[in-house]
Amino acid sequence: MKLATWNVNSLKVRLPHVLDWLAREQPDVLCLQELKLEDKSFPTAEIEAAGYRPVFSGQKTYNGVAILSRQPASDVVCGTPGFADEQKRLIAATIDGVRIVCGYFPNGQAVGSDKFIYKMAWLQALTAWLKTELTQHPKLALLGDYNIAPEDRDAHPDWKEEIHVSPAEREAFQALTALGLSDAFRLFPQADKSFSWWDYRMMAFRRNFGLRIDHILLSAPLTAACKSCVVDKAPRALERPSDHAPVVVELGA
DNA sequence: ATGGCGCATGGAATGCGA
Repeated sequence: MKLATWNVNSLKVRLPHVLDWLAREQPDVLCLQELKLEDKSFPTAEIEAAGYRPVFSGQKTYNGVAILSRQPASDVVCGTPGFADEQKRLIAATIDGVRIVCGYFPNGQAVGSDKFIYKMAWLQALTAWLKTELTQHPKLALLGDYNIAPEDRDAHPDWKEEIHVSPAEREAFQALTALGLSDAFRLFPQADKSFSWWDYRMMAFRRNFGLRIDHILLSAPLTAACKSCVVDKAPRALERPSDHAPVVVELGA
């Protein structure tokens, strides 16, 4: 089973890249973030023509998440239960017996700002909900744009901002792994300075000035089955790319 | 020291992302 996550920064603009990538990579599940479109504008026909079924939770201009899958999705949940949130940042569904949770974690803007406080509250609510969700679904994967670089090696040495690398954010990430989830990327040897996001400005991709902020966390049964985890940098090098690259895991039987 | 690009909205300039 092949699972992937990709912040596409506007599904309308990125649809050709997404369709090309699906055709080439043939994942069983693709989680998308930052759709930036309303549900009525979701490109259902194009996704279905590519052989995938979508479930989605969108909104105008900002946010928006979707799960595309070859097999049907059941028990779909939009938004973190118990956390009132007007921003469409979470969708979960069960596919082939695996609980898939797709999240677009808040950016936080600056440590201590109102948006940062919202980010931390969002993370706390997610963690509390996942704790109960894991009791119901031992096979669970949390995929998405976390907007957190978990360790120093996940940020370029010249990254000067506090946001994405602050102790509070990293503690929140560790609270997720403390639920029994493993960072799939770190189950395997990886090149130094492996990132998943590069700013559009400053020729950041060419200089590899990036952050690793897109992650796939796996519960214990899925961790045991995990065969690989890679960042696919190829789409970032295309014309009019998303600023994020897809992250992909392969699970064995 | 700042902003540097891209997207959306709306039809210019601004908010936001990370």
